[in-house]
Amino acid sequence: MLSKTFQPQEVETQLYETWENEGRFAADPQSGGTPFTIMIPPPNVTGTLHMGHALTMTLQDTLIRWRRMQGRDTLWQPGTDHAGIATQLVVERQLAGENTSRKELGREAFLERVWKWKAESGNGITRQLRRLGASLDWSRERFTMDDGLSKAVREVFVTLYREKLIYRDRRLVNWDPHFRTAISDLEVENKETRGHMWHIRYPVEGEGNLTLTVATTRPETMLGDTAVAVHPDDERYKALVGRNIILPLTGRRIPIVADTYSDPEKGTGAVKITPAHDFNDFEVGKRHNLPMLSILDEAAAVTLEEIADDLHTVEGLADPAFVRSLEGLSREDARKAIVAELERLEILEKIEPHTLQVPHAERGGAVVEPRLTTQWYCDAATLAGPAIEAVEKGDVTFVPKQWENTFFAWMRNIQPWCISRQLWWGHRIPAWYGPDGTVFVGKDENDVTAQATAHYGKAVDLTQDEDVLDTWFSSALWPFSTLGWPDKTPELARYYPTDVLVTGFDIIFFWVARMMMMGLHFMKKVPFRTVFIHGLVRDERGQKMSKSKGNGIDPLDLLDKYGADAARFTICALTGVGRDLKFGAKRVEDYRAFVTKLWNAARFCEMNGVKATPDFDPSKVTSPLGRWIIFETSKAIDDATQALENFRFDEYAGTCYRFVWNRFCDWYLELVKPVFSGEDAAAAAEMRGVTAWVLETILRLLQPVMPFVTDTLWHEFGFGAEGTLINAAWPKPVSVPGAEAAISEIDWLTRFISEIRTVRSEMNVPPSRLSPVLLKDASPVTVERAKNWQETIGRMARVSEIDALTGEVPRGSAQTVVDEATLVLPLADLIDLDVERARLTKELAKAEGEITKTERKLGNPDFIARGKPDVVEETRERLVTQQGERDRLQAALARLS
RNA sequence: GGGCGCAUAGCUCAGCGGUAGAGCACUACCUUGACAUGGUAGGGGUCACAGGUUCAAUCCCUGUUGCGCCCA
Repeated sequence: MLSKTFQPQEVETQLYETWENEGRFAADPQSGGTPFTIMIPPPNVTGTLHMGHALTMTLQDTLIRWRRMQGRDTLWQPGTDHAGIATQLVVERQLAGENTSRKELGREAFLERVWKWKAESGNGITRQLRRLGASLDWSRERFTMDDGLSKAVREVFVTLYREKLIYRDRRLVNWDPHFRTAISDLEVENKETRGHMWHIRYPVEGEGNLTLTVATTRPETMLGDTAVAVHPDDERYKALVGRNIILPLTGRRIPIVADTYSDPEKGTGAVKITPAHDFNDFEVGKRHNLPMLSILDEAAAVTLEEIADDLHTVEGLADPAFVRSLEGLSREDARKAIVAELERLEILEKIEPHTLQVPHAERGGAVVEPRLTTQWYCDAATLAGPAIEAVEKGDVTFVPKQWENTFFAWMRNIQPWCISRQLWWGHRIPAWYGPDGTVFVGKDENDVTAQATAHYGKAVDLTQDEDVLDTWFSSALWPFSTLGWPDKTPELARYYPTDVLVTGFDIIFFWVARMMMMGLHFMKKVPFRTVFIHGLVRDERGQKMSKSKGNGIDPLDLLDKYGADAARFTICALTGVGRDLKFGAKRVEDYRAFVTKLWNAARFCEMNGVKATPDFDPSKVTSPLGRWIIFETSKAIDDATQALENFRFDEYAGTCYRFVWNRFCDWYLELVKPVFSGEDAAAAAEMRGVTAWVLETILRLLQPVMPFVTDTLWHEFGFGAEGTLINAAWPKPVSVPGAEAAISEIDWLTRFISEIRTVRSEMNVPPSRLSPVLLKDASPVTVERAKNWQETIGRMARVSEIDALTGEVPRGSAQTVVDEATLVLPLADLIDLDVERARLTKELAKAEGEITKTERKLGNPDFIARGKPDVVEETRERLVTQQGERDRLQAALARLS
């Protein structure tokens, strides 16, 4: 017997273990099924499950479970990425707690510590994914720092280096002064910040008091100025081009150059150029061969190393002692000191409030400092070409399609990808340097030693590059590195290209685009055919969930409180196309009611002797009720299947919800009750078979989204052993002979019952009071149907008896219209004639309103002439129906007075 | 500044050229033998605004306004 309520916590853990232990998540390369593959977006190994994970993983699991039931050989590839900075940070914090540090430990010992941490606490998220019910093939779990994946990284690096698609370059890079590493431009977040615009007078050399006023938001960078730029067409400054400025503070002589970068409309039209600390200035500097002087070190503190030799004393303008006092100051302190000094020198013309975009590191939030360093770059523009083409040709499709534009816009303007990071945790760059700095790139030390020996003609000492690769570099290889590449494995042949990639739009650039570049370059095939982009999870008010706002929901709390099925179903129900999800615990609570409803419906079935009926054939059913529900079930199967094919998770959930609640529970189970409790054993037996078949189908339909409660019911009813629903076949619609007549009959019945209920409710007839129903002007078919369903109608509409009306309508009756018939409820003592008159008048007015609209339409000759014939015909029929109803309501009203 | 998206019932959202829908919330009634995490019935919308196309526009086009996001 099923318990009174479903207790998720009593079944979830154990059922999940059963699935996993029995290998039900495992792909089977030997099987005959067509593969269906999804690569998990590998979560950070440091991560914990958040709502974003819950969303994306639920959708992926729903797809995988559905395709698995369709007989596909499904591979949902699990794993985590090593999360360079994040992981290093976690372990460094531990070390700080032990009063030691990464530097103190040394590289090797530090890495041992990281691996130890990973082994002990790095699997949090994979445990949490199990709680969610995610049917990942854990036997194939991978980690981006595994030997295999590391081998793939080296292979890719070496190959791209040989193809000149990876190279070293000295240029400006986004530098995180907190973590003291380069980061990619994607990891930089520009934040609008209120700051100031300082206007500083720069004296022109040899022109007495003539000055050029430059405006800057970062006065401290003037230490590194190497030019002042004006627009070549700017009449004000034409004569000054080629002359020099004596730079305040340092007294350095710098040229005035003409460059279109300077905007005559902006500020004074003269702009200071600091090539080593600004991306635009860097370009100007390259065009004019300007020196590039770095004045901030790796911690973004002032360093004078590159300008110390060029400090001059200029009366009232420059004092080397002041500049030297800046050494080691932070950007912020240096700014304060410099502004004060400029003020003292009276060359600060004015300070205006100014809003500007300040680059911040996405992780950690430090203000990013553009810095001139040598880094490894990947030629993304070249790799992007085939990826762009693949989307243009339709080899890869985005769902929803508009994301393709976002993809194109970024890919067509892609910048070189800085792939080196000044960290220890990650894939160490397979490059070694000879004594003279010559670079040797190879898969291992033997490889580069041979290269170096050949190069130098003798054995030399080599030093490996200290840096590691961007974590995304290894993630980009995920779709093939996890399948064994560069080895030619059967898995690689079978599961690549994968089928669907599911992720949020924020990851398109970081990951999707890069997987496409690497996949196409190394596998010559796209890594996936469809990219499904879902929205972001927001809170109930539509705010982005964030730790700082404290408005986040912990998915584990939801799972604890409402069960995985309710949480998963809620996620599906809220996942429309291209829309964010406004998510709150209340929504999950609401949808938990659906789980309960299913549970209770199943309990009812169980109580009425419904159980697995293996030899049941739905196409042999003869009763109208049976045929009708089989037809409705088939429709639900069609709709659910189509919804999933189109990634319409909301429609899939909605179809199941409506079918189970509004068809199966509200009508079918109510209509079948008299059969179960009736005398006709044969009829009851048939309906038990029908009910079992429908329930079984419901469980199959819902398995992908609610795997726990469905399997629990599945084995309880004997449809299969515990844990086997996951492998049951996805249902197929059944064609029902005689369905049309059955549908028409049940449709009539539901309208008949609803009409009586409405009248009774509006006339305030107490439920305890049964009423006879007399049929006026009813066709023989209607009378027969009413007689056939008398017991059901009696039960559901509180009707005592049904008869054709003979003679006059009794005084004090309530009346309503169903098709050709007028239903008369003689309840003389209960009917308030005024209320009934008001009610009928309102109904009549409504009917007349409809008629007016329809008549207006049909009165338009253009509509008759140019409208679609079937629409015109349908409208004509509608008018007839509406007029009939109006006539009958009028007659009913007339009988009252 | 460039691009994208959204605007439909109190709230969250479907719909999409041809009779405006759901869930929640609300109101009334109902502890009837699966279910009060429930049942039955009901109220509630000039589909943001202004033009245009069309026999017909919530739906297509243009513009406006408001909100959100991405890029610079």
